[in-house]
Amino acid sequence: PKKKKAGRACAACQKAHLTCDDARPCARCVKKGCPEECVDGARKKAKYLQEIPDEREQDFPFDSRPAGRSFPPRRHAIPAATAITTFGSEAAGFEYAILNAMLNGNGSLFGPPPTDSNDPAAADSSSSKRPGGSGALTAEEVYRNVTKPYPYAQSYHYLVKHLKERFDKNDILRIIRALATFRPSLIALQMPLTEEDETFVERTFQRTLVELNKLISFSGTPTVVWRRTGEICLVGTEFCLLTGWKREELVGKKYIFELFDTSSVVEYYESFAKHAFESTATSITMQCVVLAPDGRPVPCAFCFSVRRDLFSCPFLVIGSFLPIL
DNA sequence: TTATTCGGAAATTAAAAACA
DNA sequence: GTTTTTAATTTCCGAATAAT
Repeated sequence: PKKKKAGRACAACQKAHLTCDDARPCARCVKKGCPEECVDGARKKAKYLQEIPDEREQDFPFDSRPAGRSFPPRRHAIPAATAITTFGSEAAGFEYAILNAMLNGNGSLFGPPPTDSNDPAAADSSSSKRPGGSGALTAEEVYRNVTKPYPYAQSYHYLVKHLKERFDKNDILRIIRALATFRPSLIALQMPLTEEDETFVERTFQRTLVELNKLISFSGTPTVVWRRTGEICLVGTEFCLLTGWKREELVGKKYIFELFDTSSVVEYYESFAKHAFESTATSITMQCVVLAPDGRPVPCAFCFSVRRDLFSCPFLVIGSFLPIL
């Protein structure tokens, strides 16, 4: 008689070394009275994702340049800093695990992460509002309503889950590898940002959407706009006509990678990785196969360009699709 | 007394090596 | 290609410790 272990412990159980289960508010979190905070615990990253060469770092107290022992790849995967904080996730999790931990207010954090107002109120901020609750707003509404950063961490978990159930090992590997190439840059850009900064970025983002929305309705090309993490934010009428998707089905509900066939997803991520942070090209063109709601494939020529925020971090992608006849 | 923390055993998973 | 070995990483038991 042996009991089956949970396939994945939640962050709280993991930290407490206690039995968890696969339900997602897990039993223990429910009993404890904070089902909100029950999210998958961070795990270590695969070897090939660990210890990637890091970009330069801002002037952080812990930064010690000469600490590196091997020269070819500059190593410094946020080590010293994390040793002090209670994170436990940082070295692990995906890029945004750091952000995630901050939003979930794990324990006491004092170290390098700049933001931290440890109100208990801040704890549930990430989960209280679902991602994608943004309809079509006006400019003023944007300035008034956007008061907190967008929880990109969740998008990441979604992506990983999606990959696992739809893709085979090799494709996943290629995508992960693509993500890994710009991960360091992302982290470097995000680390010094305060929560205010991120809120500001989100405001800019929403405001940009307002303008793009007008623009898209004028242009006659089928266009879709999504976040760097893939959440679809705007859909042009022409795109709906082309594919048969309805705007309401997509905006805030679907991710762009859910509309592509598998090889298109891989190719998209590989070129996104190449162009998101480096490359001077303003837009890049490729082919892809879009899947209609009924599964019908729609081969398209596909052109996307990446917009960056004030801190030159890519934050939205504009994609235009032209059917290949 | 109950709750929390954590060393480390056992289980699980991934990578490498060995085998047809 | 499949199976075996090996190594790395995870869950969570259970004992020590702290809180009530």
